[in-house]
Amino acid sequence: MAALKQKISEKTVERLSVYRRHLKELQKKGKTRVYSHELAQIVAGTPAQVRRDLMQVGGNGCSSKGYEINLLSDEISELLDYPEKQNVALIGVGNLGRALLGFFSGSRENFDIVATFDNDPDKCGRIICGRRCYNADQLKKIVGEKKISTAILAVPAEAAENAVKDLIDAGVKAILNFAPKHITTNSNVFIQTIDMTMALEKAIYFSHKNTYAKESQHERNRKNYQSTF
Amino acid sequence: MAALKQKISEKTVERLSVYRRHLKELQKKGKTRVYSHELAQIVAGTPAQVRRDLMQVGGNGCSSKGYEINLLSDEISELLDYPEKQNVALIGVGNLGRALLGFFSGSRENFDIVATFDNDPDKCGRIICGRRCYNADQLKKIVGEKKISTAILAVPAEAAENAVKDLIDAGVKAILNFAPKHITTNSNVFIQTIDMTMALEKAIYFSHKNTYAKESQHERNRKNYQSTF
DNA sequence: CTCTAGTTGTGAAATAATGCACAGCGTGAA
DNA sequence: TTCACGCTGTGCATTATTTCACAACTAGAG
Ligand SMILES: NC(=O)c1ccc[n+]([C@@H]2O[C@H](COP(=O)([O-])OP(=O)(O)OC[C@H]3O[C@@H](n4cnc5c(N)ncnc54)[C@H](O)[C@@H]3O)[C@@H](O)[C@H]2O)c1
Ligand SMILES: NC(=O)c1ccc[n+]([C@@H]2O[C@H](COP(=O)([O-])OP(=O)(O)OC[C@H]3O[C@@H](n4cnc5c(N)ncnc54)[C@H](O)[C@@H]3O)[C@@H](O)[C@H]2O)c1
Repeated sequence: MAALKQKISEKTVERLSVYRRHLKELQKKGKTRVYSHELAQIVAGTPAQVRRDLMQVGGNGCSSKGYEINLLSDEISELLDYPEKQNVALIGVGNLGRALLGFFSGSRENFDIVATFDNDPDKCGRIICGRRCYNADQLKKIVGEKKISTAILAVPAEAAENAVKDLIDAGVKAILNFAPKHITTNSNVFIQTIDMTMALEKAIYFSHKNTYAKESQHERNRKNYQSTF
Repeated sequence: MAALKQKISEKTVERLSVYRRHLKELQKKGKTRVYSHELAQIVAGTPAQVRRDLMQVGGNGCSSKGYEINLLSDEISELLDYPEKQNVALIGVGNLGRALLGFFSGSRENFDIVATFDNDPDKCGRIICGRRCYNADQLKKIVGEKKISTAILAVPAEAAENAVKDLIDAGVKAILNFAPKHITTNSNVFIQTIDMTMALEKAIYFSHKNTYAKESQHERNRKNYQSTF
């Protein structure tokens, strides 16, 4: 068995999340075992990379039979999740916020959006997608009461910086930021920015320059252009 | 002057997009010059990295005065953009699709969402956010007619794979995929997946393990945890 | 039982990305 | 004019990440 408490790289965490989602789909289909090369296709990686990732969660592939799906899924969950379901807040219940709320409100096993916040008086106090919308000035109070560890930030770019300050001040430990603004902090709160404008500009850029196809001599036929993010 | 037609790395393209957006904000504020260390803060990188990125666009910094904002912004645009505004399609006008449509419909200089597609009869034929919604079976026709190079994919995960096939078949050259499904192709169409579930799970993971703070001996005080994506 | 085919786990090599550190230059002060 | 300062451009070191390649193992066929 591999070393248990190694530091797991960000990239690996990303892929583990993707593996797990796919494993659950395979479970539904009734499959019980899976090979590294099958998982590799999903993240457009190599079998070796998959095996490396899976080693970090306790590597128990079986030669010739591959990995047992149920076990593997559970092991990934043990690593990624926490014993208690995590409470998440949504800040900014605008167009994107509402879409996210609907999306993440599906039955998730490991987290739950338990509160939303906005500073628009029309929204505060209402119940949106089954979640109470609080006024933004209640942030610290509610985050403390509900033990919220993570926040999804979907406020306008101008408001983002202050919102982050408030969130950190309120005790949140990670922020998933959708505002097109890359925010810095010197606390050790984890900030993950999803910059869709950047992503689209990048896609447009590579739509032409498919010189991007560096596809060197060794004809890697399984890896097709794609990136996880 | 640096070599012009080098292959520019994906990461660099991402950062260039972010730099440019920030440069435009600075322009509005009336600033005319900027230093690498100022830009570095924005992407939570180092000044050296910024300079390296900027060299690829023709490196025009002036000792002691930094970079001229107008010039730099134009140079990045010349590199990232194309002479003609690019036409983009949106596939799937659901909750997320509509939010994206509103968001990207703002006056963008370098691209424009010119058509949307859905297979829900209630939506087809209507005008949504000022854009005509076509039936999905019109895809190939419209993509050809309107010279659409890039597509934003916001259909349910089950439909994503086929939609990608159709898009590639229709001649699209890049896809920004929001379905939580990592899609593979052996064409050299660029597929960029934005996997929000993964991003949130990752954020939740690092909300606790702030052992993530590997912050080794050399006390990097300016770099704060953050990632571009 | 033996052999073959196919898979895992992993050291080591290769590649990619980042950061350091300094030469060289422009600017402003004296 | 001269000098000190601070910034750029960049070779090189460092670190992170991916890939190769192979020994060890398992199952199944004969
Ligand atoms: N809509 C999209 O598809 C999309 C895509 C990419 C990025 N974004 C970004 O996501 C963010 C939200 O986008 P949107 O389209 O939902 O905008 P929106 O204007 O529809 O919603 C913003 C919401 O935030 C609320 N708000 C403003 N300041 C606040 C504060 N200080 N505290 C709490 N709430 C506050 C507003 O009342 C509003 O309800 C923006 O930063 C936008 O740039 C949106
Ligand atoms: N809503 C979110 O915030 C969110 C967040 C992350 C990811 N996603 C993903 O984005 C996608 C869209 O999410 P949503 O919330 O907008 O879902 P939605 O159900 O509201 O919208 C999906 C739309 O796609 C249309 N559609 C279905 N099949 C189609 C096809 N073959 N061709 C064209 N159109 C088709 C449907 O008619 C519907 O209008 C999903 O894959 C979802 O997992 C959504």
